[in-house]
Amino acid sequence: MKTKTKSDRTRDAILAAAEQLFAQRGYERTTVRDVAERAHIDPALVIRYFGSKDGLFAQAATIRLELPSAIGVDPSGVGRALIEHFLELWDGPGTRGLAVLLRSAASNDFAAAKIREAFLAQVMPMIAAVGDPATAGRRAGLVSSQLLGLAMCRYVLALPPVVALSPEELIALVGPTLQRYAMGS
Amino acid sequence: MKTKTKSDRTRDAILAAAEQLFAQRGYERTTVRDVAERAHIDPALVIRYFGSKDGLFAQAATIRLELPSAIGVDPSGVGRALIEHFLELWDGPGTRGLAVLLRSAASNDFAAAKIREAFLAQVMPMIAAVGDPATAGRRAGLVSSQLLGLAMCRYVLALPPVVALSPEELIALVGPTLQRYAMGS
DNA sequence: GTCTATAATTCGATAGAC
DNA sequence: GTCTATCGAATTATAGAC
Repeated sequence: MKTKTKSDRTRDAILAAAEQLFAQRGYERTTVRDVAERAHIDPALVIRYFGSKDGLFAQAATIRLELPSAIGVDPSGVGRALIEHFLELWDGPGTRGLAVLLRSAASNDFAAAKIREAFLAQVMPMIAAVGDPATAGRRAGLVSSQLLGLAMCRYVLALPPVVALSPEELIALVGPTLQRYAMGS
Repeated sequence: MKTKTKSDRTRDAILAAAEQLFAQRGYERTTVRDVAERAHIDPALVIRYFGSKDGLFAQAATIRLELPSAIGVDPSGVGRALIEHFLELWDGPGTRGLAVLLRSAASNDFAAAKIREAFLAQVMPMIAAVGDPATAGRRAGLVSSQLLGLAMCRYVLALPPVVALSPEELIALVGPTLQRYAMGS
């Protein structure tokens, strides 16, 4: 069944507008009225469909890192695979989930918890597969620090020299760092 | 002259309270009323002394990276020097300026600009001193991405495995990364 | 210098007509 | 299913008494 009711379309429009605004301004500076205006509907509908602003944020802030399967990863290429995957996820169109969270994590406990959960739950298994599982936590933490720092500088702060780097340059520069972190020095 | 007028003491109390709250909750979630309450004075005084909430933030968000002089830096130890300096600045008491900015940068243009300015103006010269000045921009950008990512994970998100790392471990693990970035691969 | 009182907005959320 | 109208709370900022 591909029948989309009018209700579904309205709901999708609200969600799309919310993702854009949350990713652009963060949680606090995005108002229900802003979302409604961008979705070309009434503010009351936002509450009707999602219950509250928090409920809307919870739906918009789903994060899918979509890490490649940990099974059969080539240990010697894990660093390159990580940076390539994240650049595709970020520079490419589509998922804005991580931007939504990163913009709000500093002042929203829910967003911060989501990031913690996403990285520890999704990066950890992959890291554990290429080394001693006992040290996977610290290795995943270091990988996360470099990836999140890159995301902050490139997409949130827009640090000019970091924005200027091409994907190929980033793979060559940051890949070895992630490789070292992932393998444990 | 060390004479502190009552006005000076009130102003200092407001500023201290503001630094704590901005560093803890970020710009949006800190209200003038909260600051006044913590400083044990009236909300109107905050406006009287700093003109506006924005004016107060501008004063509280001064960032002093206090990087060691670029003159005479040992190129082989620049990575270690960088991470040691930042850990001291963060883990130690005192300056909370970077936390203030990091908490607000994602949703406050002023804070984001301050971080860009601070890192490019203060990290760049030091990096330029240990390599080709023509590539100092990209090298400083990479250094900033790792340092800011570490700060985000350790102090803002409180990612458990990153918080658990001791200063000595961080120096051993992140130092080589900064060294490689600083020297240009 | 400090506070009381309040203006002027803006926000999230609700009730109910259509 | 959508909108009009509005409530109640919270915010920044100001005016003026003490």
